Amino acid sequence: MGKPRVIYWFRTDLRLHDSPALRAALDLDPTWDVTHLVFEKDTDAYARERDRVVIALAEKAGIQVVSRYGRTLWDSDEVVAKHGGKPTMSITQLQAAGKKVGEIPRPIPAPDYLPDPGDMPIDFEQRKPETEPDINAPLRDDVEDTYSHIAGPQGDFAIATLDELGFSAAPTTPHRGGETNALKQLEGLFSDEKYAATFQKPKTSPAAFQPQSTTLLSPMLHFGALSPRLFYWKAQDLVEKYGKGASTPPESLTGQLLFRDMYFAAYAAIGSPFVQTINNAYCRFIPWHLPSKIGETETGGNAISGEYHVDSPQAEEWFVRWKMGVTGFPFVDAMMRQLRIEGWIHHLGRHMVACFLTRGGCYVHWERGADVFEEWLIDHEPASNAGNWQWMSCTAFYSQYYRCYSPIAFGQKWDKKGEFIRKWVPELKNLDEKFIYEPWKASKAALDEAGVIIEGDGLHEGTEGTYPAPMFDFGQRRSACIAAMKRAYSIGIYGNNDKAKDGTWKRLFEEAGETEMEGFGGSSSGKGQIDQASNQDESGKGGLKHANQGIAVKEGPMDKFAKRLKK
DNA sequence: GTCGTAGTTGAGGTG
DNA sequence: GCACCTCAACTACGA
Repeated sequence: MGKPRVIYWFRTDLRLHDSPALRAALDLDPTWDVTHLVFEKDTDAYARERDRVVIALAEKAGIQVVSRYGRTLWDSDEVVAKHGGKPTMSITQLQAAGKKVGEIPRPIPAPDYLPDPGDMPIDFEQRKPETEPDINAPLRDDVEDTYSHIAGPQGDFAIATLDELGFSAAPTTPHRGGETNALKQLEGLFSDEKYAATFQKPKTSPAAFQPQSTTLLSPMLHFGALSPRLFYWKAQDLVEKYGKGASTPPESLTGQLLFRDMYFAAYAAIGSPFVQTINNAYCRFIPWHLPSKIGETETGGNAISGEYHVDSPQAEEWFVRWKMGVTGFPFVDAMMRQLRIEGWIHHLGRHMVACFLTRGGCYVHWERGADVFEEWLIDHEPASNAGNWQWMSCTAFYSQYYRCYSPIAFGQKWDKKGEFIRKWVPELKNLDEKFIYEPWKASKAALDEAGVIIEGDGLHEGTEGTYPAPMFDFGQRRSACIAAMKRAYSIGIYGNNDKAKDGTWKRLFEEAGETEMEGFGGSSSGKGQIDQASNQDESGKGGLKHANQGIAVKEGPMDKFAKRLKK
């Protein structure tokens, strides 16, 4: 047997199984004489399908595939196997299953050198991969030409730059990636032993900035700049050294990593339905507004399509105002603006805005919120995103829907003076702290003194200093939502129930006196969501891919603010 | 089947 | 400022 020739496949692109380099490795194009293909295991639904294709190609070419997990503490498939093949739906379940898998391996040191791969000609004829469909096309400013050559545009196998990918640089976020930064951040975190050893997530402030109250390491974990096991063992070794007074899971630093593994294992067990309600046996069916349009998958199942039904123009307006940070509730707006500008907000801030959009305010489908987070979060992880949205909307993982975040009281608990609001909602920066969370309660004199005019919906150009009135009475919406959740819980159907899929759920909710369904047209014909799609498309009220395409959004205070930041 | 208890992160009040 | 209680009441799990 000759010298092994190993290709390490670093998967950074959705179409990589069609890339020239991988084709060369798999002997589909001549020829690198590869003997092994090594890559990191990925349990996300899309990745499994992609890897199945690649593994089949490799086997056909007589190439040995080595695939190892690396993005979680334990191999998620092993966790699922030890949990009876079921998804881990609580942290105690994850801990119990993890214990059965065995101790979390310590990270091994980086290699000192990589063996010389030998001769790898790159002058063979290359087949350029398909570029369609290009889901990033709407976000590009320029053409994407990274496939011009097997060795990349510069001929050096370097990772493509944003410019080469056709994107302009992201000027608004202060957060920077890369392993060097990740390790520096990690070192900084553990240099404050008391902070790291006694960390309790629920006691960290969502309103803190400069610096934030949590570690900011989630994007590093997502992009692979930081090993979760390196993080885990740094934290665990410190906790053991620190002794009495150290925090414990689930609130501690290691607890945060365990939650991450819990969501990964749940996704690994449930598969593609995990990121949606339909077909998801573990996700409650709740008749939220703005439900996803459902399409047929190649395998005959139902999958969300990325588009949604506008069952209620009112809910659509609430959703757009939530997304754009102009709800009229300053703490919600501050959070959503920070998210949009910086791509990161504190975990508890995510809770608050998620509760507000779903079960604690707008009664809009959690999948809409998950779409926005997917678009804007720099640490977006499909498993964690879907899992946390299900948690916060009380459709899975969590069920205490009567515990509802107040957009006023919750922020005040952390930031009495409203410094966080003053930073992100500068229209209100001079408002007295008595009114900073509820500007609509301020007297005319107080508003005048602060230069604030309460006016408009925030989506359209207004006079300088305008800030919208709250888009609804929070107390009323809170009560209506809790009552609706109570009805949905008593009906108790899940995403895999036939009634959820064929639309006959509607009769059940009508009989229970559901009042959050006004937007569904008042028909009692039992038409399903899929049928409604065509009906609504004909009436011109079809779903929208992006919320801000629905209502003409002129330059508002948010955009002016973003521009100011760029200067 | 029944009961007790646990579950990362609510709000508002009291001591 | 913080620890604790009550409000009203969810699911899941194990004894």
